[in-house]
Amino acid sequence: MQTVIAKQVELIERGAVNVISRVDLVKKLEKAAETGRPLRIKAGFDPTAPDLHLGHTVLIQKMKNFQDLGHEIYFLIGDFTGMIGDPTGKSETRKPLTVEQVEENAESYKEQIFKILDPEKTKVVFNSTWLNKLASKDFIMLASQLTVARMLEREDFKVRFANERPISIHEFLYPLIQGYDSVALQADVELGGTDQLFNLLMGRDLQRAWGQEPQVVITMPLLEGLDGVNKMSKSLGNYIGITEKADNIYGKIMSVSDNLMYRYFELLSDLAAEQIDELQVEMQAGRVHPKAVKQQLARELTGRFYDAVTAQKAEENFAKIFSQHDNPEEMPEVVVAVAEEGIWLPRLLLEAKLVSGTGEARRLIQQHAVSLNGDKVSDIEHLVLTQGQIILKVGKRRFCKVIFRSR
RNA sequence: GGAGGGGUUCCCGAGUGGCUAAAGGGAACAGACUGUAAAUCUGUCGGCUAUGCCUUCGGAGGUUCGAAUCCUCCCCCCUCCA
Repeated sequence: MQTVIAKQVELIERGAVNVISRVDLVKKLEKAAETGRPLRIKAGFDPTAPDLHLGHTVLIQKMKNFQDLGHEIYFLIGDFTGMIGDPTGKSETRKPLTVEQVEENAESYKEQIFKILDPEKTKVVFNSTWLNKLASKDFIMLASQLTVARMLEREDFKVRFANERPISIHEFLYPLIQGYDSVALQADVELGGTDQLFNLLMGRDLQRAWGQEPQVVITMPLLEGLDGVNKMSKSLGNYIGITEKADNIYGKIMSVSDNLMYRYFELLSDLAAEQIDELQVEMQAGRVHPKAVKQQLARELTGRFYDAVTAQKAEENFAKIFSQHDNPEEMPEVVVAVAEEGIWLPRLLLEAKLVSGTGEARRLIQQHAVSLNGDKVSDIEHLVLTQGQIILKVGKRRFCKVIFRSR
């Protein structure tokens, strides 16, 4: 029995930055094993951004770990807290979403998370369910549990206070409410990014105040985006979305720097730490090519959101396009209706939606980025014969098959 | 309530009457080099069949031969004091 729990703890701690506390975690796991009552695992998500990317999957994979151990996942959509906006220093208050929008986003979330999580063992909940019912006096009760000094322990607040920058009162409410969610859900464990540590700990304080056993807090690292510097986020455009096409996921991973590749292995791959170390050693010794290692990662991750066959296919396409400079097997087809015998190349590129304007088209042609049936064209006045079909290529990755139709 | 700062092209940020489609940086896009690596270097980076024309500097007017730059009104953001 001991060893089973120890194994579970090992799995849960893998990749985590904080586990507060391990003793509590062990206790809860033991109790769950004895009583057969699964633990309630909570993780909160923003109601506005239903586009999940690899950064989110670090957390979702951890949820999956718990799920595999038989526990209950509460996928919390913070439709109430969404109105406040997590303090970031920008102190922006978000517009409240309509019920319809929230529902729509929730559906989109489900579609995405069930690529990883088991729908049978996942409960999607909304914090407005209980927060809308919270009376003013209860709310004040809630606020009375905390002191300003305690709030100012939060790094973000601390810094802003020290620098005499504004802190809005409603920002204090965010951690409070998030903590109260844990009370409402009677969460046993809450998962979040390292930036959420303060909020997660707040849950423990409040649960104690409500006479509950405090939740175990587990934080996961924030994944760096494709630039290798900033955290992965949609607004920075340095992300890999989990609903992207297999070819894109594969390609984006391949374009990541070698340093970042280790990090992705560490945070995203299912490989054990020792296996990753081994890969690194082999690579440094020159026995394995870094590209091969990266391909392995790209295959694994593409396969996670699709399947092994699709991942394999993505790899083949990738090799075809970039290693052999060949055309992919499938490319978008565009039918262009023409009256003349010839069409000005920039115009054609525009019609095929490969460029945003003829100005861009001229530029690209001058930069030797455009090819027609495999032949580079560098004359901006080039006229294309409007017969049959041709393959247009712009840069390395923009392809299109054009079919002419007279009108 | 008082005092002050500011809104510039995707982002940051110069520019305070013509030389400004607007410095510089970032992002992005292309090319070279590669492992589509990363890094680096080079070029492009408002629109237009283009040695020119058109539209941009919060909004609307006005002054001027000429305005992002000056004036008037309006909208929005921020900081400090109370």
